[in-house]
Formats: sequence, structure tokens, C-alpha cells
Amino acid sequence: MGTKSYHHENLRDSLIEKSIEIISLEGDTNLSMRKVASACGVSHAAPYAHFKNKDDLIHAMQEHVAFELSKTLMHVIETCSEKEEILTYLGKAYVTFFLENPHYFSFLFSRREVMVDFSYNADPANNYKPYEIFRQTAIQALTPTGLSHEKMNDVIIAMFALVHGLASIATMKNTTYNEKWEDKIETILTLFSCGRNQ
Amino acid sequence: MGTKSYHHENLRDSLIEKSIEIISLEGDTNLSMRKVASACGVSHAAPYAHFKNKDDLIHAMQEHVAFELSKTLMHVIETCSEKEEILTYLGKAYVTFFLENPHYFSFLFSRREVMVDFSYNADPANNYKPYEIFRQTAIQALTPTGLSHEKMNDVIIAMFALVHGLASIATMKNTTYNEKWEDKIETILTLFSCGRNQ
DNA sequence: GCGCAAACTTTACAGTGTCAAGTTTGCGTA
DNA sequence: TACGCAAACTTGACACTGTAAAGTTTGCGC
Repeated sequence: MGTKSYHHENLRDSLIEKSIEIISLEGDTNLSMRKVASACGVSHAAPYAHFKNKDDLIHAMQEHVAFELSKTLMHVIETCSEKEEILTYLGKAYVTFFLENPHYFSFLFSRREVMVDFSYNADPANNYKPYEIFRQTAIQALTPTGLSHEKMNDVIIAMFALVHGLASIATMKNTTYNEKWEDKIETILTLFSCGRNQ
Repeated sequence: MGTKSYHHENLRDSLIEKSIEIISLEGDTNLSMRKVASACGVSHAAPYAHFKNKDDLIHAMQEHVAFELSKTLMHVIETCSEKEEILTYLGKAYVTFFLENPHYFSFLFSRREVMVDFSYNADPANNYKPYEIFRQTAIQALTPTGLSHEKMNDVIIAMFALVHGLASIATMKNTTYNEKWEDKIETILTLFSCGRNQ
């Protein structure tokens, strides 16, 4: 069952990892099938044994990055001791993840093919993982407030939009805003939590 | 002084407009120098008389789109009668602009070359126009609150991040969130305005 | 009317995605 | 153990891309 190639232990995974390495160094404009193939030491058409086309490889890369992000978020949840501040910590981790790899943000979202269900009744199994983690945690945190489902969903979307927007802003190149975003995130996120209890 | 070509009245502008037409229909992946050249009825190398390279053309397109957005925002400011709700209206217009042309969002921001100054002392003349419009309006609206410059700036960044994040979320493809964003934006933005007076 | 610079065309080349046809390999079965 | 088959790879080809270089057309100032 193991996908083993004869020269390569596991070309498929190597391709994904090398590709991610390339985009995190040079951005996604400079990713090419042939470049990653030769970086893995195989001929230019070898990747087509594992991926239907470039889009298919990119899709696998996106899943990989999204999985990494999900792991980071889950780790925050598992190790957080101040449960009442969990949403702030999740938000901070979300922004920090993209700050550490600024190319990931546009890579994940610029192709407009990530499918996110923002409705209250979204199916957790099929939804975009990072959002679903945030959403489930938020539902737990907000249930005691007694908000209606609709209103609560609006609040959750707003909180996520803020966090997601901060990630977008913070990863912009050449921002001449010199103060470190890492130090500002918490302040800015806290600002918002004032509004959520009404 | 007018940049006139002999066969073409104004090839430079035509190229920009046709290019924007292409990306708004097919997304920026499908934009090529040769395609836009032939769409304008000129040979494939003609664009190089007006743009140093593809990046240069894209840069001009970005400026064009940003200018359109700025015009939209300015129009909102000029025609708004409820001045105390101006920030909500600006935010709504910002999101709506991108909802009407979903490809514009990733086109503007995915290349990570838009330069925005988020500091309180940003130079209005050299800053990214759409943000600067939002920022100036917010400063006017928030000055009566007596917030310190630093705190006010945090609030402004937070509000913009929310609006910008909403635009990002709302323009995601395949979102199975069926409720119309247009109807939701105002509710969500209003949610936030509760938090800004403290 | 002449000449020059700007706007364009033609030609060329290296790099890209991807297909088709060949080649190597590991593994299950006769 | 040998065979054969399918999966993993290589090679070669094609159309398309960005872009540089060299040639051509044009309008405008003198």
C-alpha cells in the first residue's frame, strides 16, 4: 500500500515539501513543475505520476499547509490554561503562523479555491479545518452568553474576519508600520472582545 | 505630450483596461502579455513600448484598481448624510467593491507588493490611498472620544482589519455560506462599533 | 522635405505545462 | 524461479509564455 518509488523513497511527499520550501523562500510565482522535479532529482515529467497537473500539486500543498495550521491551533487549545482567553490565543496563533511564513497567506487564499462554510450549521467533518477549529472553540466559549444561534454566528464570523484580516495586513510586504505586529496583535484582539458580550 | 500611438489612440490605457477585463473574467492566472496584446490588436511585443515587463503592467493595473476603490470610498464620504455612521458605510462599500469583482482582492494583495503604512504618523500623500481614506475618516470620527493617539491607532487598525478580513472571506470561492454577504456586512460591522468607545 | 525618436513588428530563445511513447523496476502469480 | 504486468520513472515533443534584439513605420519639430 505504501507509495514507494524505486529510486525515491517517497517522491510524492518530497515534491510537496520541496514545493512548499520553494514558495516560502521565493513566493508562489517562482514555483514550477520542472524546478521542483529537478530539486527532487527526478526528470521534469516525473511529478505527473503523482499529480494530475500543477493545480493538483498546489492543492496538495494547500492541504499540507492547512494541516500544519490546524496542528498549531490544536496545540494552543490543548496547552492553554486560561480557558476564558482561548479565543484571543487562537487568534494570536493564527496571525503568528502566517507571520512566520508570510507567503503562506496569499498561497492559501489567493487562488480562491479554499472552501469554507461560514453557516452555523456547517458540517464540521467537511469544513475547512482551521476555521472549524476556531468556530467550535468559539461556540463553546460563547454558549454561556445565551446568544441566539444566528447572532452567535455573526459574532464568530466577525471575530474570525478580524483575525484573518490582521493576518492579511500583517503579512503585507514593505509595510512601513515599524512596530512589531507580534506585540500588537494581543492588544488589537482584546479591543474586540469588549464588543462581544452584548 | 499625449501618449499617442499611430495605429492606436492610446495603447497604454487600452492594455491596462483589457488586462483588468481579463483578470476580472478569468482571474489573474490567465493573464498573459501576448493575450492582452492580441486582444488590443497589436503584436505580442508591442506592450514593451509602454511597460518594462509584466510586473510593470500588473503594477499599473493595481494602481488603476486601487484608484477605482478610492473613488468609490470618496463618493461614499461625499454623499453620506449620517456622519456618525460613516465608518460603517465605508466598511460596507469596501467589502461591496470586492464582492462585485471578487478577483480584485487577491489580485491587489496576493503579490505582497502593496505598501501600506499603518502607523499613526503615516504620510497621507505617500500611503496606500484606500487605507488612507479610511484612516483619515476614522481619525475625524474618533477624535471626540479623547483616545490617545496610540490607542486610537489600534482601534483604527482593528476596524480596518475587520473590514478587510470580511472582504477576504466574502470573496472566497465556493463558500457554502448561502446567506448573502451584502445583507450580513452591516450587522457584522455594527457588532464591532460597540467595542470602539472604550 | 529631412531626420529623429517613439511606437510598433518580426524574429529568436529560453523556460514553462503537459502529453505520448518508451524504459525501468518491484511484486504477485503460474 | 521465471514471467508479466502495472506503477514509477525518462525522453522527446509541442504549444505557449516572457522578453530581448533588430528592423520598420510613423508623426513631429526643424
